[in-house]
Amino acid sequence: MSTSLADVARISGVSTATVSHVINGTRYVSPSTIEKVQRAIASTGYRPNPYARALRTATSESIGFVASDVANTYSTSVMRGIAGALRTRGYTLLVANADEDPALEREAIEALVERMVDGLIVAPTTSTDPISFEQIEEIGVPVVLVDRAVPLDLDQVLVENVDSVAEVVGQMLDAGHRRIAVVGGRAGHSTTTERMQGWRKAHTDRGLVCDESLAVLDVFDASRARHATERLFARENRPTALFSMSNVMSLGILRALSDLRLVIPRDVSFAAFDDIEWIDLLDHPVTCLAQPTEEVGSNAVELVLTRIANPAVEHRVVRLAPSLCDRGSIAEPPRGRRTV
Amino acid sequence: MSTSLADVARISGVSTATVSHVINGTRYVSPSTIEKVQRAIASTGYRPNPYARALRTATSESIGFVASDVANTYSTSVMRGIAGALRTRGYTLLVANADEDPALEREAIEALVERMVDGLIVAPTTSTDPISFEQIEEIGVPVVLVDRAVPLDLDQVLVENVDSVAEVVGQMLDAGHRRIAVVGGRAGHSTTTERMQGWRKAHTDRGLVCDESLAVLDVFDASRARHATERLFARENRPTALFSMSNVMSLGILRALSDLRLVIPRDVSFAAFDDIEWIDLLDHPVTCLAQPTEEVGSNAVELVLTRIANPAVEHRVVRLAPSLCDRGSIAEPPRGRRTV
DNA sequence: CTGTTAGCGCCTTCAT
DNA sequence: ATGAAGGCGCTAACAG
Repeated sequence: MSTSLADVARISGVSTATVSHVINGTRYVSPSTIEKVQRAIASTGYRPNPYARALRTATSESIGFVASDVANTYSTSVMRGIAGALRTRGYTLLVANADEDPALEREAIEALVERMVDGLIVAPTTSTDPISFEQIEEIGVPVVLVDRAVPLDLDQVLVENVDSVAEVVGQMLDAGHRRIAVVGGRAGHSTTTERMQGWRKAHTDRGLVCDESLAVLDVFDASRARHATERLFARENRPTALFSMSNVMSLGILRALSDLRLVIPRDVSFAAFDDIEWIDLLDHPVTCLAQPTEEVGSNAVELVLTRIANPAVEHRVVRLAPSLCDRGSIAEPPRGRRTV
Repeated sequence: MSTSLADVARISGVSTATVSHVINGTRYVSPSTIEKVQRAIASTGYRPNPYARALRTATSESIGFVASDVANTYSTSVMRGIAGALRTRGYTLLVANADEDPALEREAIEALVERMVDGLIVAPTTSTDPISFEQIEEIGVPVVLVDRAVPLDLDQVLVENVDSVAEVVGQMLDAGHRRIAVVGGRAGHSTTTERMQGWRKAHTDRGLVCDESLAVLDVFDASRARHATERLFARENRPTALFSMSNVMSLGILRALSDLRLVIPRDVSFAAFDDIEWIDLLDHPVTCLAQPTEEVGSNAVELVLTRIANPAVEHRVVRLAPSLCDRGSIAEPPRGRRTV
């Protein structure tokens, strides 16, 4: 069927060793034989068999990406960054979808490791057990984590959460808000923890105390976020401002606000983590902290390839800054509207 | 490093053949030896090397997906369907991004074929040369095309375009519209052609003639769609209704309408191909033809696995029906507002 | 019911 | 400056 290296060797009248070396440029070969070999390659349309190579070298020239959810634009945007960075280097991308399920995630990781990916980039699911990453380390496949920090000595590409959130929440406070709710994120996750920290920091920096009951965590899909928001506004002392922990949450929150006929920022100020492509189409768009998602992907590739080349380098944690897209959704709190 | 089948054989005191057969259930082995072998496997944590297997069997238990653009929700949703269907069958998914570039697409296909994917699912880029698919056929890898039809004898998973569009445009006509513009799609593509056909059909079915100048094709990103829409409404005889050929177009069109302060459906009726997750957040949501994207993916898997199992089966073309999500964006045309 | 053995296609050490 | 040959881990005849 397909031509093999041996065929090329026979046709060009040299040994397989020479052909191999010509292909890989791995030792000196005289120009004339190079010529011959290349002609044979061209005429046969020979392409090396990556599996034979993988078997021999225990290297696959591929890296795996485990997406927490391929349907989430965050994952796909990171993936885009990864694919782009990888392409120029001749690496193949294997993708597995964890679908927000830790069990599937583990399966996915194993499947990829089994495939001898030279490295692994993982966007952990919402409730991944750090232990699995320790296991990965033992397996010896370079792993880079994105999005969520784990307290392990691993390469990680993260975004800066504390200060960025503090800045936005600070804007709310400075506008006069004193009841700023936070919606979304799973308790215990670094992103959640850090963004919460930013929320608190904004308060304490101004000598204010924040009402922890305004933080609705452990909400991790749009419809839950919607209900959480509805409940927040059903309370006696309703918030005057809202901060969304992520794009998915924002969708639910916006639905709730729309149902409640609350106009941004007249009735409620709103800002969110993650930028949203269509947000400017709303009558009242939302100020967002846009994550540099594609950069997250390309940085992860950078880290993983560096480690592949030199497994002994110290682990690095890269923090990328989100950028603030001000769309005027933060204003002064409404006056004298304590009740509906 | 890693345990091999030979190790397992030695430990359990049987031959490699037996171990192989135990693993693959490929010939009878006595319960007692099965037992021994499995214990050895368990104790060593042995996992077969997929590349050795691929090399030997010329089969990789993986299928490749070439996405026209991993950033497009259409692609990712199809991919979700593929990943889900594949998972239950133990196949791995290799993904490559063509990024709407035919040259990259070809590279991607070659890279995947080289990796011995057992099958290939391709969502063609906007301007793919059908010839490349003929070449694929020659290579002998089962290929399933999704989204865009090609006039070749290949497995394809498509959606029904003509009648669905005809129905929606028919609604517009029945509401009294006589100048219904169409925006988006590359001329020559089956999706474009078929959707255009639906647009025409709706007219001719009612004995009406359609104004071809109201079809703005060869528009394939949001900003172009936006400009195209602006131009449409700058014309003397502006349209009273608009049909968008896809989700990406819709984004641009909505931006333009918003800029022009045209309210749906008061000033202009609007409907679109592809559903959009956030569309209900708009003050004036849009009636959409939702493609069953995940089903497209799972059907493609079905087809490709069938063909892998039996390469001789006749090629099948599956047409899936989009579902109409009526959101009331079609109304009577405005009266006496011929000029701005 | 189980074992022996020859490769799949490639790289790489050892020779020359 | 180039060859010969072994083996990566696995499967599948073929041979009991």
